[in-house]
Order: sequence, then C-alpha cells, then structure tokens
Amino acid sequence: MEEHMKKCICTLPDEDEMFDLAELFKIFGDSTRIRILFVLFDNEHSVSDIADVLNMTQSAVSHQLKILRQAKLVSSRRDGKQIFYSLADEHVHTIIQVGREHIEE
Amino acid sequence: MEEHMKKCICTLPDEDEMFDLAELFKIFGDSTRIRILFVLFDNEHSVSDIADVLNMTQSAVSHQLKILRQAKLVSSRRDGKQIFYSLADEHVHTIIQVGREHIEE
DNA sequence: CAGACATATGAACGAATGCTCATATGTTAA
DNA sequence: TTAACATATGAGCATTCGTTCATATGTCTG
Repeated sequence: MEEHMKKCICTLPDEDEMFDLAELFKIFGDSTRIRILFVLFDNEHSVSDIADVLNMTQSAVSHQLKILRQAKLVSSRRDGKQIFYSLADEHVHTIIQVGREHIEE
Repeated sequence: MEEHMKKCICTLPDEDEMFDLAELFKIFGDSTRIRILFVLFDNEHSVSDIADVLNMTQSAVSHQLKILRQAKLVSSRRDGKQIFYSLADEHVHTIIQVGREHIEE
C-alpha cells in the first residue's frame, strides 16, 4: 500500500497530546505515588508525616513528591522548617475516582 | 514516637486497592497503548490495521494488545484469519476523557 | 495435506524507573 | 554563627518495561 493510500483514521488526536496523556497516567501508575496522593486526599501533610504514615524513607518520599510537583498534581507551601504538600486540583480526585470505579467489578 | 501512637489516617484504602489502582493507570501510562486505545475509539480494528495506522510492527502491537486484554480494557473476536479488537467498556472512554481535561490548561 | 496469511509468544537487549546512600540546601533557635 | 532539624538532590544499582527477532499457533484455500 502506497503512502498516499494509507487509510485515514480522522479521529486520532495529535501525537503530542497522546504522548502527554500517557505521561500523565504514568504518574498515577506507581503505587507509591498513588499512596502519597491518598494521604493528601483529606488534608495537607508535611514530607516527614507522609514518610511516617507510609513507612518510607524521607528521601524516597521527597523524590516522588518532586515528580508529583512537576506534573502539577500537588502543590507545596513552606511553614518554618517543614513543607506541606496538598493536592493541586480537583482533577486528581476525579481521575482516581474513575479508576476506582473501573476496579470494582 | 512509639508504634501505638502512630497517627491514624483513617481514609486510606486497602493497600491492595491502591496497588490495583496503580496497576490500572500503569496500562494507560504508555503512549503506544494510549495510541492503540485511540485507534479503537470509533471502531473495532484488526491487529494488522492497528499496526499499519500506527506504523508499528505486528509483534509490538500484539504484545501491547495482550497487556490491554489482560487488563480487560479491550476485547477481541476472531473473524477468519483476523482478530478484531475493540474497547471493552465505557470506563476506557471516561478515564481518557478526564485525563485530557487535566492536560488542557 | 501443503502453503500462505494473520496473530501470538518467548528470549534478549537497551532504556527507563524507583529506591538507597551520601550530601547539599534551607530554616530556626540558642 | 553554629548546631539541629526538615527537605531536596545527585549518583549508583537493581528491577521493570517495550521493542525486536525468530518462531509457534491458528485459519483458510487450493
């Protein structure tokens, strides 16, 4: 089949958009990060709080928080020596909620 | 802080559920699989169709379809020599849609 | 049954990922 | 300023993951 004859699937989004979408879901695709997000569901928490609750190293938590921060899924504020993290927006709740609905079957 | 004094975050789901959730999002967290899902958005397609449209090896597509099948995100039916894949249920649309909304900002 | 075609699968390899360890940066109190 | 505490970060390592290549399985036609 020659190039100009290639069948057209007109509804395919830009390659960039599909790539970005995969990158977004990749963030949710790690149980450590999911657990961190759940800890932040009800309230903001400091890094050491999260590490305590999840029984993880401060360093490991901090590394993952950096990834969540870069993806704009969490935001942070400093209060003295501590830094408090919270969910960035409602999309985080929504995405996780839809995922949970799919699981329960 | 002693063990029995550890602060209780009562809203945390089971470890298993959080793990399964991460596993689900992990499937969406690869641009090849996202692209395959988009190809199947409007209609069922055969393996070689998908490979052609996405300019991928038949083998690579088949490997990814296996992963999508195991996660129950796509289903398949045989018609002669070909096997046609389609989206398994509405959750796939929903999850991708919510993801796209988060991207557009 | 033999050959062609469509799909599936196992092994191997390179790239990406998450953790650990050591250390750097930043903040507060003495 | 110095010491203690909280967080961030870079390097190294082990594991996971997606592709390729070769080949197996399954289906139809002659």
